[in-house]
Amino acid sequence: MNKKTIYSLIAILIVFGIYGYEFFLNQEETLEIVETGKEVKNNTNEYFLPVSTTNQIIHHEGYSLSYSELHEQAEWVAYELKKEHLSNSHFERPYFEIDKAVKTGAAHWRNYKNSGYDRGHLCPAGDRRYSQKAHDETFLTSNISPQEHQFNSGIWNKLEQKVRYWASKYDGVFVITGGVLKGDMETIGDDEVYVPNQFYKVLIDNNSGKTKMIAFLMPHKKSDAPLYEFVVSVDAIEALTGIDFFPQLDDALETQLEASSSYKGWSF
DNA sequence: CTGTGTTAC
DNA sequence: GTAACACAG
Repeated sequence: MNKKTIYSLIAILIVFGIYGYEFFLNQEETLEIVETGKEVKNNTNEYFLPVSTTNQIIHHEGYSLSYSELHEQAEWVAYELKKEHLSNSHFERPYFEIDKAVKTGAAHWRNYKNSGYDRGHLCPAGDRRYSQKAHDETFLTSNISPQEHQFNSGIWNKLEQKVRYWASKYDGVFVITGGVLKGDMETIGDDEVYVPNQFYKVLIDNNSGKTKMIAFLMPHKKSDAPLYEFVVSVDAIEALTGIDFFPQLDDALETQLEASSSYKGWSF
């Protein structure tokens, strides 16, 4: 064996050693989240992860998600929007990238090209403007869902802005959002990305006194109706999606809060 | 804010 | 693939 061959072998060993170590770390991290359902991260106070029905939770710095390989998108994306996250910084929109953390392979953005649908953010770029990294991290294809432009830039955008308003007013909120991946759906692109017929958003305010929740269910179409007309109970979203939200809460409190479809306490 | 499409290298 | 620019709700 000459020197060049030996160096090559060493390089290969190092690369695979690092890869294997990171894989090991990721396994541990995933297990911990699945078991506890709640993780305390150094950049958030409370992390209310729902249960993953697809058994694939991905954890990014700015948000977490549960990926559905069948539908080629997240069944939910969850993140805390702190008051101090709100910022007026402007970053240029980067290109969407495939989320390499999705082991089964996330969709390519080409599926959306010329599909007639927007690449609709689930964790909005506007909610992660506190750093370039957090902002750019939202441009992963695991964080988007096909949305009609009139819906995305209209009523859905209005709801996202209301969430930022509440984050400011109530000293932060925790947000869980996604498309309802049930029933007959159209698909787009070679990867067959499903087009949800409804989108939901579930919020919890655990910071400004008495814990409160609110949930929205919106048909995937343009609307000029006021936001409060889309309020439903968390139970209704659970029944529709099969996702269990807030398993971390005390059972009695969870039952009480999730049954309510009242938006008392949330100012519009 | 939320996005798309076209053109050129 | 990336970058610059025009455009729309």
